[in-house]
Amino acid sequence: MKEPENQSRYPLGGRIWIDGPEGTYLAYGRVVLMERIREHGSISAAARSMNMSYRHAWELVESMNKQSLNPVVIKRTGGKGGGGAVLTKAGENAINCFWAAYHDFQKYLAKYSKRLDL
Amino acid sequence: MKEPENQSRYPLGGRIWIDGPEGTYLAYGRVVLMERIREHGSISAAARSMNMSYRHAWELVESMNKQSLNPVVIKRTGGKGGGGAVLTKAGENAINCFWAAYHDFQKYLAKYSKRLDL
DNA sequence: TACCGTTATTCCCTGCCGTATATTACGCTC
DNA sequence: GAGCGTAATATACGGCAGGGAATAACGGTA
Repeated sequence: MKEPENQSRYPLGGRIWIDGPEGTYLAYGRVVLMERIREHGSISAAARSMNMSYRHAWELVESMNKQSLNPVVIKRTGGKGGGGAVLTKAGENAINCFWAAYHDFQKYLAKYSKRLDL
Repeated sequence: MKEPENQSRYPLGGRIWIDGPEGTYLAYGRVVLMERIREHGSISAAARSMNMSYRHAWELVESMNKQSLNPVVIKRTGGKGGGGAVLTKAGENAINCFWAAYHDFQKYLAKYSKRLDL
């Protein structure tokens, strides 16, 4: 049995995202951010955990909430512990939806890389 | 017959490229640049035609040539008309190869957009 | 009421990417 | 040899996205 000629010396690379009414709605970093918010319970802790500035993280959450019918993250300001943020059902769904597309896409890339004839 | 629920209010977006030994080898702009070089016969004219700085265009050509077994563009310096650049067979092949992947990917995006359940 | 840590918001600063500009090298034609 | 327009290369400039710092608002808790 012969080895395949093209062992992806020129692999196909790529990235995907989900567009919304005002530009990017979901993308890799945004989804990871939501997971971290779910894990840590606040935007600031989530941002710290992934070496992202709080400002940037806040803007991403704002952008996602604005573009989805139901907010993906509920923000509480003040109160016990100063406040926090929790992921909603809509957020969970968005995460699952994006990862599904993401993994499918990764398989697509790997598959097509083998078909590339350069 | 019912209309499909999801008319891509949240379409899947994305971009692809082909990696080489030193990073990006082929991508949308690079391939268009090669086509313009084939059309105009010089890097500078090609760059002008697509509002790209000559420097940037030159670097892209250099990067592609360095990463491919056979150069995709032959550069002539001096001589009639001051010189010029011509696309090689390898360049033609690279163009065809990328567009094939590109168009397949566009279909993939359109198809998956309909499957997205948000 | 004072405290606390978060959200919310503004301002400044820096690094990076690509552009613009300028200069030199090149080699064919006249 | 002079002229031409390109390739080749270095330097300086500008815009802008993202980061950092600073500050105010918030609302439970002790």
